[in-house]
Amino acid sequence: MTEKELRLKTAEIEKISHLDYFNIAISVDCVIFGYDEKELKVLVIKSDLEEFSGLYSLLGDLIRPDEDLETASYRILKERTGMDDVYLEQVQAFGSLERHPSGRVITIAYYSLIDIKHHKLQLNNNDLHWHNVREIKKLAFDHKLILDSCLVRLQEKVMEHPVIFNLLPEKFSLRELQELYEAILGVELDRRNFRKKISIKDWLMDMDEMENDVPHRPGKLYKLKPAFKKKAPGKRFTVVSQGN
Amino acid sequence: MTEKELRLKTAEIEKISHLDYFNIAISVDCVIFGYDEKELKVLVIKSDLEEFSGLYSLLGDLIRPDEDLETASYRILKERTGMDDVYLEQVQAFGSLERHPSGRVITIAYYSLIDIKHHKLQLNNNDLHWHNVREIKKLAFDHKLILDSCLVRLQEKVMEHPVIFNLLPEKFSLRELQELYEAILGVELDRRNFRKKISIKDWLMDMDEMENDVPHRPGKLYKLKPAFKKKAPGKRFTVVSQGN
DNA sequence: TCAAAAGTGTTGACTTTACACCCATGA
DNA sequence: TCATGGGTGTAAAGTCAACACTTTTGA
Repeated sequence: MTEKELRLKTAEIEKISHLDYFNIAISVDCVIFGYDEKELKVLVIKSDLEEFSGLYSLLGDLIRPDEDLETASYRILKERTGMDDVYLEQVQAFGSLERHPSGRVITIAYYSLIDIKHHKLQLNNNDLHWHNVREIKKLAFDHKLILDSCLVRLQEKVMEHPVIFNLLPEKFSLRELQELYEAILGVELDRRNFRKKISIKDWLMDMDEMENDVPHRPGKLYKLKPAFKKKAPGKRFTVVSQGN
Repeated sequence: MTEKELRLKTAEIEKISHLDYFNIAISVDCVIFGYDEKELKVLVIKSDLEEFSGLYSLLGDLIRPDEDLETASYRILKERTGMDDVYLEQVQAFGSLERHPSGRVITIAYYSLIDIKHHKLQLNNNDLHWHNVREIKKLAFDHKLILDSCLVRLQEKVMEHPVIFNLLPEKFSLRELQELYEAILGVELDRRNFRKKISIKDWLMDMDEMENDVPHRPGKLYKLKPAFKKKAPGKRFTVVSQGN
């Protein structure tokens, strides 16, 4: 056995440690999107399963019996990025029989949007990497499928809802915002039409500041109006009981 | 104890029988939509839990370790309605800690669309009922929330994708189709604009037949072009492995 | 002959797209 | 002075919403 093989758990070993206790295990997987150098990125980690040796996977974990779905997702985000005030949205569950080599694991996919430059962000694991979403051809498990589903959901969301700002620093120029839309949607946008469309939405506040350090005429800086900022995780809407 | 109370399981009894075996149980719940008498209906059943005595719930069941999510949903549909070629779409997972009084149960919600008049449809359980969706104020568990989420998803889907036809008999008039859209969307539509919009989509085939038995001028009958009919369940897209 | 719905086009309002020039800044 | 992007308006095309009359059938 090589050193590398010794470090890897095999699915068989994982199976022994889990399968006696769970008929079906349930996990969450987080597609953590970031944006840097005009490209949409996703945070992935080297798979620790021998079956997927050399592949990356999304960040996920089994759900604990005493935490709800969002709590589990926030826990993973906090553990992996150090951040706890991130945008998070559930996409869907994936549960095909063969998706996990260790046994039956149903997973619930979330995507989250974080500012890759945020001072709180710290990746304390060397196996974590930001990968360009467009360059990812293969991931461990069914994670490529999950990534694709989350990207589609993000694309559907982005023109109608002010979520994209979670990927940017607090202050940004209209050029940066447009480039982000282009990276997510995978299309080029007309600058004048884009600015018109954004101004109609009335999401932005002019900060009366200009860009620095750009090698050209600086643009105005804007921020998202506070009314559109996401709620903090602890204050999120959770349903305990029903009735009208 | 009254006779009714004797018939009911308590959540406590259910808990004893399940909780030792599952850390977290996982189920699917099906929002089965139908359409009759110009109203959107949903199939519900009397709750057999004492905690929800007198309330109705959606149709659901625990997922078996050897079936995937869609298979479980189809099984429920088949058991409850006798039909096995229905339209089915996953909406999302619901997993709050308190949603089930017997313990921790995460559920994955699906909606399905079936022709309430289809000859194969048979409700072999007297506690099953079609209820008018708009009149439902309260259901057992978090099922009202699930119902509302599924209805919203259906509304989003319906103008862009030819799914609504699963709620109608094979042949239908444009008036019936319009009334169905109105029932789902909860709005009134202009007849001329509606017909224009539908004809642009090019979903329909003129059957060269007319309505019978209407107390007014009969309209033409149409059917959905075969190209737009959903695939049979067994042939559905299932992902086993990724990468390309 | 009445009631009910079938069938059918046009106009104005609005939205979307395509497109070009001068300006401010840093190198 | 050059390169780079900032900032701005208009016209044409397309989409959407509002709206009314004649026809066909069954009762």
